[in-house]
Amino acid sequence: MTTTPSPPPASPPLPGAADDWLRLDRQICFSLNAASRAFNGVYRVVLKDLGLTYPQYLVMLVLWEHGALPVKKLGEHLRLDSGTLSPLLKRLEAAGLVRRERSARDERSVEVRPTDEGVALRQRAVEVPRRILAATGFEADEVRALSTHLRDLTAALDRAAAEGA
Amino acid sequence: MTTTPSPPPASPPLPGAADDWLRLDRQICFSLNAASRAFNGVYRVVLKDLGLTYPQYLVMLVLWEHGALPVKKLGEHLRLDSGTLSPLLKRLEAAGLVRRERSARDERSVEVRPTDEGVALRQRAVEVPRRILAATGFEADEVRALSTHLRDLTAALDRAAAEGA
DNA sequence: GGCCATTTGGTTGTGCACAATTAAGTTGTG
DNA sequence: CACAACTTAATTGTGCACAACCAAATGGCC
Repeated sequence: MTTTPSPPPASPPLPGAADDWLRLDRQICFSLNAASRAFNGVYRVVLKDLGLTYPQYLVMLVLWEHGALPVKKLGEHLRLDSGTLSPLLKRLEAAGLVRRERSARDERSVEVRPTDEGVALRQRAVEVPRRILAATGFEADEVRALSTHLRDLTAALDRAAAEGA
Repeated sequence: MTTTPSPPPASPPLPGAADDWLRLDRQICFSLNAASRAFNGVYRVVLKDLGLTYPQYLVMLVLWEHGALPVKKLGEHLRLDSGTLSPLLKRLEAAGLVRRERSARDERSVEVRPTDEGVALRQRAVEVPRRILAATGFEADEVRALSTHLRDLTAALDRAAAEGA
């Protein structure tokens, strides 16, 4: 972190450089992890009034933007699989914000549709982004730039994971 | 995604600006969320050989750097509370990587100490940072800069959450 | 001594992430 | 039609995050 750490020599008896690498690694993964959880915490506070959790809010954002969607499409938008979405959607249904119904055309598919109440909730959600942005203390442009960086990072990581390393 | 789905017509007279804000919000929180999970996925692959999960790896990094620590200190380093750490540490203890023992001086405190096996694991962890960095496709400096940005963001968010909004 | 606020971990309950498996429906091919 | 391959959700099991609550130990105070 002070000077450019030299590349780690495979695995010999732990030179000082290894410490630097591990320390750096701790910083990187930790800072991302911590930022994610910190965001989660602020959203938790802001969304409390709406009765939504952070992931539930993400789902509603997609539904507000695209209207009814099958679970599969929803998962593609959010990069979440059915193991995460199924119970989450059931809770949203129990809260009266969405309805889940099997498609008549393809009975494997389940359409998720916001109820009138779910659509109406959007009116109260409009102020959420402003409050979150205010909490970051960043300008909109800064956040947008950071967002772009993170998107690139995610794409690279997904690619690497797909290649098995 | 086949064609561009027309924006949900069932919505009340929201001004276009609100749509933009919600869409932007979706992008920001989504990109951070997705990056965090993508990182998690890559770490999952890389750490599989070591038998560690991502949060367990974070704990071991702190212990390798600082040696034995009480649970409280560990939680401060990682911003995690005992509700998260207790079961995690029990799993690490079951895996033989740490031992938990009540302090003699203050019996409220539990010291977490890496075992010989836990210390030895560090040798095999040395190559992890390089593999992760390679997966990002970023230069070390870029990642460092991003990390700094995220740390600022986290600090601002924590401050905002503490102030109740 | 007795009393009380504080500190420190632990426990419980709710919710999310994801891998692996299962079940049901659809499509293509003979 | 029969049947295999594929698609789509749901289910199950493990692990993490965090709020709320509880129990024990400490230390200061009278």
